[in-house]
Amino acid sequence: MTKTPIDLLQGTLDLLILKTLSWGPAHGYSIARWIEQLTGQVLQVGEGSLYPALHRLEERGWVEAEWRRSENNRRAKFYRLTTLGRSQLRAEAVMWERFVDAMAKVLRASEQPA
Amino acid sequence: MTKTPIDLLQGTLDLLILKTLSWGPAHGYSIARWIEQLTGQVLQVGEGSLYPALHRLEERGWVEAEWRRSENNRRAKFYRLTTLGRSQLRAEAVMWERFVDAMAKVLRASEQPA
DNA sequence: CCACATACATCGAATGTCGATGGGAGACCC
DNA sequence: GGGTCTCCCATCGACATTCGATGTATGTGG
Repeated sequence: MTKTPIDLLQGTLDLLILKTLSWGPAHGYSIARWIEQLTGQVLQVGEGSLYPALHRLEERGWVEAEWRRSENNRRAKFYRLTTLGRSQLRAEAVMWERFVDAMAKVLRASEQPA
Repeated sequence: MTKTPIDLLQGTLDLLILKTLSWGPAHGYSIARWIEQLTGQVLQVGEGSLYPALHRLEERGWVEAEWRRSENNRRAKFYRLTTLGRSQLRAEAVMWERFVDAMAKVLRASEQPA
């Protein structure tokens, strides 16, 4: 039994990609596969979201791209985290944690505030 | 020292509102205050987000509205969770948990998948 | 009577995701 | 050598939602 996938929340894809790239350079297709595999298909990355996101990150200087050959000998654009991208990753990870904490405070509250 | 606020992630406002209303009926203004207070101002609910969201929830039958007088004797629209809204709250809470779990799997992974 | 907090509402801009669609190129089989 | 499969890139329009600015009204307290 496979669990049904969940739509991405706007803004979280950048963080996912940056984190994935922190393990080393990768091309778009494999980034999407990794995320899906790691989450047991709970998160799915459509190509219509992936490539715009990649271009966005490149434009902002958080990743750099280079054409190479994939493991399967196909032409692929490999993305690599820049120094700027690394600090962006840290920043976004912190923001995500803070957001999750804040949500938890509301969701776990049993009574309304005074 | 107050921590800087964080922008809401698209789609989470509905859940926050539904949860807040599960404590009992409330008007828009107080919903926003409660969320901000509970999260220590980390989450802030702008009026330009709040009222469209409230109307959205009403249109979908998840909440019902009624004009009353507020604690300060001002006219205010009190919102109340419907039965449908209550199951929607449960559904969205589950989805949120699943999403957070999935994110954590990626963010806490130390190596790339096989 | 004036200032302030409460309380509602709408608008336009900006952003980002999704599904559909299209193409090209290596691998593999017959 | 032809067909098909998977890989890999890309773009488009539709759609939903948040945000900042702006506007109105009405009690309350100084």
